[in-house]
Amino acid sequence: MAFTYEYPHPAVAVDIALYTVTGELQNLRLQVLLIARKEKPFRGQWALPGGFVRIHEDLPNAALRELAEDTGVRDVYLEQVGAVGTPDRDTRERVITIVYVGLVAGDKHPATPAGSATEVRWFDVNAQPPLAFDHAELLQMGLAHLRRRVGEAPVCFELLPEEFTLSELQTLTETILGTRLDRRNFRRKVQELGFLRPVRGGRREGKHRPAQLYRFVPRAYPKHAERGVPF
Amino acid sequence: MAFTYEYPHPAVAVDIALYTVTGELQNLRLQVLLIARKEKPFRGQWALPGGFVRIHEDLPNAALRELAEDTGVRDVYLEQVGAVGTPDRDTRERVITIVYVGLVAGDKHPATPAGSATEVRWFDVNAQPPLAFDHAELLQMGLAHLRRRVGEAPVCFELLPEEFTLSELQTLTETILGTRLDRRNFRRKVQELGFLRPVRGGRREGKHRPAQLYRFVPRAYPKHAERGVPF
DNA sequence: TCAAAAGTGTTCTTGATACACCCATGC
DNA sequence: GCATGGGTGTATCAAGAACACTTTTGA
Repeated sequence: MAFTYEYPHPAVAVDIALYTVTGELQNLRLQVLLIARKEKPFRGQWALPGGFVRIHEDLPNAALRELAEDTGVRDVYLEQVGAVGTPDRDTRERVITIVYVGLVAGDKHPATPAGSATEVRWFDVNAQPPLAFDHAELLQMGLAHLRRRVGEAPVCFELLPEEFTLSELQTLTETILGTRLDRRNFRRKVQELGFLRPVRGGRREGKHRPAQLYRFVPRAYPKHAERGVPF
Repeated sequence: MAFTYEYPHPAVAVDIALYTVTGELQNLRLQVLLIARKEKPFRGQWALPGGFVRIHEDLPNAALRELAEDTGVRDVYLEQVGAVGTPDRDTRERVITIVYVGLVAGDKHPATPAGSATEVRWFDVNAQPPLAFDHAELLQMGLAHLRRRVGEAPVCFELLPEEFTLSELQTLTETILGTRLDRRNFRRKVQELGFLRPVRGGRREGKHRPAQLYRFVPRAYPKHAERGVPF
């Protein structure tokens, strides 16, 4: 089957920079989900999951679908970062891509290769392999967007179990931002946001003093109504 | 001539929300440049200037070209706002559009209809006609982007003559933001930004007390290196 | 002398930062 | 009893918001 047009059309793709945080609590690492490409060009190279937008499909849905097809990861919250359309960024034909970014708990969303991927892996953002196309740039755009959002309101709903301690939330945030934060300031700020409710009697037992457990209460506070609560 | 693909391709367009400020100093109005459409669909209706991206053309260039073709306005600074691709937003075929926003002095950039426009006019943002497609939404996106940027650094290089008074800059900024600003706070803030240099001996004569004239000195100050100076 | 816009400082509040000690528990 | 992480309050600073009077000019 073929599709003809009176004038040439670019292809439109979505690419998804999906981030997670993994590792021991004392050694968390920010990682991004990459796929090994099954097809030319750049066959075998690592790239962002993504692919072409279907003709009757909304952009956000295309991003979700492509992510799911390539990696098996579904039901995630994505935000649009922007469009990139440098003419020669793809060697096959003109491809304009819309970049989306997301943040998930890797263990809640196990990744298995499919679609245009022969392999799927989480890579430390500081230790990326060479990437296909201009995906290194796209990834930087995504990371900048993510950090901006998490900096505004350091509440990462996706990444924690239902009940978590403030220290867990803090180290997580620090990992995403790539900076250390003052503990007291962090706790004050995050409590003022009003999204947390302490769990009565809930304490996390550890080798040492137990910590209070909290839950997210994603109420729509005026401050954040504008952009919604990030991730 | 026809162009054939193995799978269907959406069309990709750019739409430009170009704003200006006009009127008497005591009655400035924020306006947006609209065109009357020459072709179906929505023939005769008002719409944002814009059109399809050429196959070997970068997105920013497409935006500049389409703006120039439809309205005659060229050499403006545009920023990307984002991509919109709701499947049925265009009745002809699937069209994904990338929205750009800009801010110019209307009198430096006279607009004359051409290309896909039979007419070009500046409309008050508070008194828009019904718009074709989803352009009312696109326009809102553009306006929000513009206001965010001008709020960060209220320095509108484009809109003023080479020499201008602080009051002029302020009323201009107020018009764009749609709010009133405190005069003393405004003057302090804008002077701290470091982009202004007083003109020695330059005074604007009026019916009343003459005002000091300033010029923009768009030096790259660290605070604004990140996003550049807005407009 | 009056009308109209230009010009100017200080106070207050808020949010961000920096910083140090005691507490509860497991070992 | 000590090592480990949990928990807390205050002082400082910077940025933003609120606010009123004097100055200069033309009419």
